[in-house]
Amino acid sequence: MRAVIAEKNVLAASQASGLLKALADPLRMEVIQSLSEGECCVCDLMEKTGLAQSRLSFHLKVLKDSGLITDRQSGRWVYYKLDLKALQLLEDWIADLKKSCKNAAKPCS
Amino acid sequence: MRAVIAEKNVLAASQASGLLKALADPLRMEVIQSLSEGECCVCDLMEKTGLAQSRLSFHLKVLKDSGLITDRQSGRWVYYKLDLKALQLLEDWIADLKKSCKNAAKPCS
DNA sequence: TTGATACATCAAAATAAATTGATGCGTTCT
DNA sequence: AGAACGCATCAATTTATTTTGATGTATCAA
Repeated sequence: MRAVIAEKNVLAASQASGLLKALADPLRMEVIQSLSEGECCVCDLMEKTGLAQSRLSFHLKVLKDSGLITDRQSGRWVYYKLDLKALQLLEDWIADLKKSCKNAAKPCS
Repeated sequence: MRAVIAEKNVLAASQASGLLKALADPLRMEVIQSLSEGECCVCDLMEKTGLAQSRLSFHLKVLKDSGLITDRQSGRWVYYKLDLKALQLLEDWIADLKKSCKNAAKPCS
């Protein structure tokens, strides 16, 4: 029973870790911010963020690999958008962590 | 008005970025996990995590600088504990982001 | 089919973060 | 006072991440 919970936590943690790492970058946060206004093609994102194409592409890949965003191709454009499920997962994970820490204020033995 | 909102978001973002970066590391998550059981001195954390002292100290500093944990000295021991406010802040930030993305599914113009 | 556009990918260089072992500093114990 | 302990900090190295410029690939337009 304990083991199961532990295993679940470990899995969730590694998943959350990926999301956290992807989010924890100023440039990528800007991208996320831009995408929060709606689905975007890369050239729009280039304008919005002012990043060079290859640089932007790199960060989009990081975000995509983490699951935070998804892409779809249409003609020669590629559109990216946020995946709210990922954000939800992250929020849940943090809520869980918070809950498991409720008694973290008790002094050391 | 727009500027104010933007500025507020930027500030919150940089704050959130620090927290995210601090959390987004397996070793530091282990430390957090250990601290979730309650306040700990460094030597306890060394036992729990198996990390060498200097290595652990480094990660504790990162966590402390981010605001996720706080320390207090007592004699020659230093006790660390989680600051739930930081986790709450992070959760709120993600919730806000999520909210601002509710309509992010609309296709690109 | 040629040329341009939109984007991804790659290799090399630059930058940042983590690890290690040593040293320092304050505190307690004797 | 002197020695041992608990921890922080530092410099040097290692490792990981990011940036840059170039090249590649698919799509579309002429």
